[in-house]
Amino acid sequence: MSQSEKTGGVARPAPRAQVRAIDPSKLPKHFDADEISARWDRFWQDEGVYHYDESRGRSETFVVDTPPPTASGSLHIGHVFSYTQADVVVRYKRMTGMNIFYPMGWDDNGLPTERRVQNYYHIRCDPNTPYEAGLRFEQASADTRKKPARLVSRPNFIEACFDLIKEDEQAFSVLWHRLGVSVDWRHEYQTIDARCRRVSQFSFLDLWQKGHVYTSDAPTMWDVDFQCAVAQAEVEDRQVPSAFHQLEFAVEGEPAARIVIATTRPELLPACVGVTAHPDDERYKSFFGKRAVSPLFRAPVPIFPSELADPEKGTGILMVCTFGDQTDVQWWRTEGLALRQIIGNEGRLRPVDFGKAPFASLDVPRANAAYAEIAGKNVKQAQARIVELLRDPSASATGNGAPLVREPEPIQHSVKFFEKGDRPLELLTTRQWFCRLLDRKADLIAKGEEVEWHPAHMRTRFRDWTENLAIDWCLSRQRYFGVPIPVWYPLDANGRPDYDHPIVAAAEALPVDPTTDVPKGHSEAQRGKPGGFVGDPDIFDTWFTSSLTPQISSHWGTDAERHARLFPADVRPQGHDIIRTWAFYTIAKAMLHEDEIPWRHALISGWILDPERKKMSKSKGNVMTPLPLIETYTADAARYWAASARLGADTAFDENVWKIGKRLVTKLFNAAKFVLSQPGEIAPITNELDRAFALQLRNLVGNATRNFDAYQYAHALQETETFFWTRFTDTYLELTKARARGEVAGASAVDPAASGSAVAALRLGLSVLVRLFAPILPFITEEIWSWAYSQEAAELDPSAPAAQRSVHRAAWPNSSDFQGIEAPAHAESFDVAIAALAAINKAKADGAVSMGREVVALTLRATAPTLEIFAGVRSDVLAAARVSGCEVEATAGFGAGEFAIKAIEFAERSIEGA
RNA sequence: GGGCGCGUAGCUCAGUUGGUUAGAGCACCUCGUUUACACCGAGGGGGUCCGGGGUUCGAGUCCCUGUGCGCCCACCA
Repeated sequence: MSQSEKTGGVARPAPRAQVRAIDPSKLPKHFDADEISARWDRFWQDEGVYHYDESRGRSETFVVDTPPPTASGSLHIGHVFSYTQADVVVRYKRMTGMNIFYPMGWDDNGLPTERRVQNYYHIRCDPNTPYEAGLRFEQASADTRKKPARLVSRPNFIEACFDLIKEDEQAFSVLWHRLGVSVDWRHEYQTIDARCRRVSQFSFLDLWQKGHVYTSDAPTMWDVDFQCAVAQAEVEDRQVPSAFHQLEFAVEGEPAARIVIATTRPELLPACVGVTAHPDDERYKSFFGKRAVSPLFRAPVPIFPSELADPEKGTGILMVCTFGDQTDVQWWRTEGLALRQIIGNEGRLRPVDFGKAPFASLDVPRANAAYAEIAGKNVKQAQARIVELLRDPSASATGNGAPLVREPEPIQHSVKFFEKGDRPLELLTTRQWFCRLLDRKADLIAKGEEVEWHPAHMRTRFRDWTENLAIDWCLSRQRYFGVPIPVWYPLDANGRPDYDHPIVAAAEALPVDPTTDVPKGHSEAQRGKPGGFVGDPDIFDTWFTSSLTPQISSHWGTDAERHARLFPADVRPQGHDIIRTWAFYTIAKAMLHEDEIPWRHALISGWILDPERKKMSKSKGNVMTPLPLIETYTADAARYWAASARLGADTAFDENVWKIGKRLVTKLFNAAKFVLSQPGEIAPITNELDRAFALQLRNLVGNATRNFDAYQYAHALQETETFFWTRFTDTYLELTKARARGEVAGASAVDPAASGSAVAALRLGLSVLVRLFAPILPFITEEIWSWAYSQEAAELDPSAPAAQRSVHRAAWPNSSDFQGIEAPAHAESFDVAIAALAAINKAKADGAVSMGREVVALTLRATAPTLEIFAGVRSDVLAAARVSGCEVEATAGFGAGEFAIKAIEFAERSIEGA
């Protein structure tokens, strides 16, 4: 019994392999891979070979949580890599009899689409521009791009997004068909479509009812270019040049005292709200409780002790600004410091008045004059200007000369960036929606432990990320193309929104757009009016929706029966770079909603690196597009390449592997042509060599099945490939060729039993190997299957749908393939035959004669037990080696199955062996 | 600073729980065209398994240590 039969797969009888011979002259000499793949893709789609069957139960269903690609990205060789790896696993499961649910989604909501649309059409969204019905755009020309981008309304912008993603999704779809990704196209969705918007908003409602989401006006990481909040998961560190600036502060009431503070952000000096040092630091101990006075702005701020201050860093004392980094936020909170926000949403210094709270100065006119020098500038410009000002002795708070006490000292340090951004993130206080996660870290980790990760060490990444989570999930984004947050806020008598009592949309009303839809019990006339309401203008983080892909497919919230059937899913294939986002949020959502895990297995694929082992990226210009390679090497070869890499292994791109894949495809074509064109009639597999071959084939099936069950498809492929070349085409085919045709030396008539046994074993071998290769090489295997084997299915059950004729719906090789074949007398018979043939071949190579040269006299040496086994396969070996006269000599001193040539004589020429 | 992974032939990679003389493909060299296949076949050369130490009858495999590379995270006055 095979592994899959034991582990839940549905064992089905194997084809009988009693297929009739085909006429090879009807097949092309070389095959046309493009024609084959187009033809079979059509067949698979027309016949619904990959359709999910709703009538079958959960236990025999295998549910895939397909990654929806970002359609606005470009086609990348990495797509071929990871989607093929998942497809290989799925195709295997399908052949074990599982009912496959394999949907296809497109992740088109979000920033990448907006950016692409902006660039492609050279437009910008401006919510103040009026909507123009019927407005369509064309790809911007180089000339157009030189002019400022056209401003369009939000609805027009969204229409443009829909237009472009349609084109992009088409391009991906073409590649998927070309690659033979066996998704069920009837289950297609876009993360921006109405149904996904509904699921996404329903998720928010559920989280709101369960108390997991809240809104808060708090310091949040903010991208000044996108003018949008970002979550911790979207942040990355980058090394950038910076400089330490040492600034001298005065201490109030202590004219002799001075404090020198090192900062990399002197432009935040006007936002300084405190000064701190380590409580044990003797240099500053005496100042705690007093007030420091900043240079230039003469702002008095409290000096307080903090364990978080490191005496070794900089000068050991630092200024707290609102906000330079997360620690500033912490100090601001614990010390109850003032909020002096000087950076505006667009990254420029806002106008402020040092005469008014929360700002303060001992010399208001001077402070305002200094600030006027930097107001309106961006962070970089402001820094340059403020450094100049700090070189002026009159700016000093102590009267000791220039506050910049020495030249800035250049350093490299890492700064937080939005992963898609170009300028460092700022911490700005803005109102955002959050999802509580910090209080559930332990539960999240426990859920991560329930998931089986492949490879297992990827679990560590999930755990590490979860353990180190520092802030709740910021859900809201100040963008346009995404799922709207389904809430309104009541307006008080003064027209101010009451954020503490949001009006959340009703479930039956979803999806809603609160900027155009009206909450229950209100009218459009009340929008924006005192006593009325206002819609939340924000949209969700794109991960808020894509973290629901299992629930999107299961129709959670609208179809409880289907949801029960499809959730949780069985597998989630994805890349390791998005464990902290996609995998993490998906696990979080499943837990918060239903205390479930979203899927049992996470299949983590690696990355394609360029030949120098560098990550492929657009900016490096080393990205490869897949279609030209597929055209050169065939889609099966592309899949061979992808399936040669283990899960999780980052792999250097090597075109050579594609070449080998193509060679394998060609060899399969030729071997199949040969095997199926043998004219002999089938007979029971009784010959010793054939039985020994069948035994090895059976072992191969067991190993391949075990490997596939463990998601080790690369091992299965490698072993199957090795067997195919070294046990089938190079050896078994050669050894049985003559007997299959009835060309046995010394026999005047064909022995139908001997010939039929060989023909049957050849057909069985091909049938099994084609099915073992089918998950990886779907096109060539389907082609071969169609020549003979598929007709058998049709004959067995003429009423069966055509889809049943596909190799991809055929039974995965199992014990029933080998039913009725007796074990060989010696398990080693096949190996002994190969060894004997190899020994004779070597003698021919040494003698520099062709493999076809007849051997008129041969003396073989081996141990007596080896020779006994040899006797059972002797006639096949001699026929394959074209030996007409053979003697054997039992000799001690050889290993089991080892042969030596004592003497060999070729026709018309001879040499003497040792 | 913490964590994870990797280091095996010129190249890309296998090598299960320790067990014959460490493998494959490509590349290289020699030979061979008889119809399944030149998108071929046969044969051959090539390795200090990153270094050091240890456990063991026995280590590519296990332990310790060093080193190089990649990635993730943290720090970031």
